[in-house]
Amino acid sequence: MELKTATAALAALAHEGRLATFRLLVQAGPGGVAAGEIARRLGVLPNSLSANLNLLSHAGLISSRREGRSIIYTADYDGMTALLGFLVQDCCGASSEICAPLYETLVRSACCPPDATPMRETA
Amino acid sequence: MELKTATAALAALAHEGRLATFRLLVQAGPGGVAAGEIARRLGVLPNSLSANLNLLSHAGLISSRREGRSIIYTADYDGMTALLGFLVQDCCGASSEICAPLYETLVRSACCPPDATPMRETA
DNA sequence: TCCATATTTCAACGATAAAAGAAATATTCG
DNA sequence: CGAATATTTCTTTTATCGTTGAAATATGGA
Repeated sequence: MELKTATAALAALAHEGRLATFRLLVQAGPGGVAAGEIARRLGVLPNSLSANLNLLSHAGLISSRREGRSIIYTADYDGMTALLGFLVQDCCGASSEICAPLYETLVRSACCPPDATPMRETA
Repeated sequence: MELKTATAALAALAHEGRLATFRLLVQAGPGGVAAGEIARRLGVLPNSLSANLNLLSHAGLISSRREGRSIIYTADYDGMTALLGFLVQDCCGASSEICAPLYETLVRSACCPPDATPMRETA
């Protein structure tokens, strides 16, 4: 990923409404959420949301598909992964013990550790 | 981390100059880099850089300390970790296999896997 | 075809952020 | 104390972003 691409993705997320939208879609999973449903849940105007969805989409962070009269938006996990990868890319250039806690936090923040272990037992 | 805090951090990074600055500091490690040195390396005016460093600092992404006549800036790995944690926080709400590749990418992007294994052998 | 629903596009206004030059503050050394 | 270096602060100008209302496009069903 290039600097400009990453900047555009970060700019897309650097907005309360868009960040909330993105997280909503991330949590919703592959099933996605219709634009109108997003607008209702977040309490924003449909046209404002549309502009913001368009921005997130151009940044490669979300995708869309039509389903009947509705347009379903989904998080683009590849784009999200690329952005996060770019941010941590050379984090250990100087000393590798610095970013070790980073992984612990990331693993704990979500539900699926790198091993794909469902994280049931603590050991 | 709250939505507003995360938005501020993302806004701080959503700027080519600031993103380049942040990555430079992340790569530089705990030793940090003096403001003047950053300006020289990135080819930006000192006053512009100062404003951007201030923004990154208020966002909790970098820290600073005075050393003689220079002010040394360092990446704030805690702030960085908090932001990334917020972004991946509920990524598997729907189906846990979705964000499994995310960890693989993150581990490969940097140098220190969660196990603190130096990543020499592929197995 | 006609109407209702869902979403997007357009145009305009106000607010916010970025860039640059000049001046000010802090530190070191003679 | 005075000069030089390092960084920040102030001020102005310019450009970009966000919001809103109204109209336009697309789909599904009577």
